[in-house]
Amino acid sequence: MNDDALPDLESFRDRVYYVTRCIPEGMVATYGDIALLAGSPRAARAVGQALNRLLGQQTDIPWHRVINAQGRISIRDDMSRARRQRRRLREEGVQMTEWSCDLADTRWSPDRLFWSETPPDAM
DNA sequence: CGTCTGACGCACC
DNA sequence: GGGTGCGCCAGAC
Repeated sequence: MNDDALPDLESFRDRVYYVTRCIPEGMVATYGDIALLAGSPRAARAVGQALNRLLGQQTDIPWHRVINAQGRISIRDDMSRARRQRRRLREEGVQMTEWSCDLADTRWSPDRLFWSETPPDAM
């Protein structure tokens, strides 16, 4: 922990939600980014699981701003969800092709490291 | 406890 | 560019 202002959230899931809420409008982060910032650098899949729980729920968590490391929307078999995510990103001004955006343009760079233990050295 | 499941990531080919 | 395989780990059971 490197920031005394951070709330003491027990579960990884709650830290994922906290970090995700910090992604500014019009920007995106990868599952790996969120995992790192939430304190488990290699738990990208668990990030997906956490965000998946938000489906069908009324939430202020901008889950649509989290995409995969290729800059693509992760779709399984739920096309309507994928389109919803894409629509929300476009509404925020993210330049999307069919299913991807340019991470170089829109990837969020946090100004603090949250629960990250291994800070990205070149940032 | 053990085992399984993924909105993942990366190293390969 | 695409496709496969494998490691990963939190949470559910």
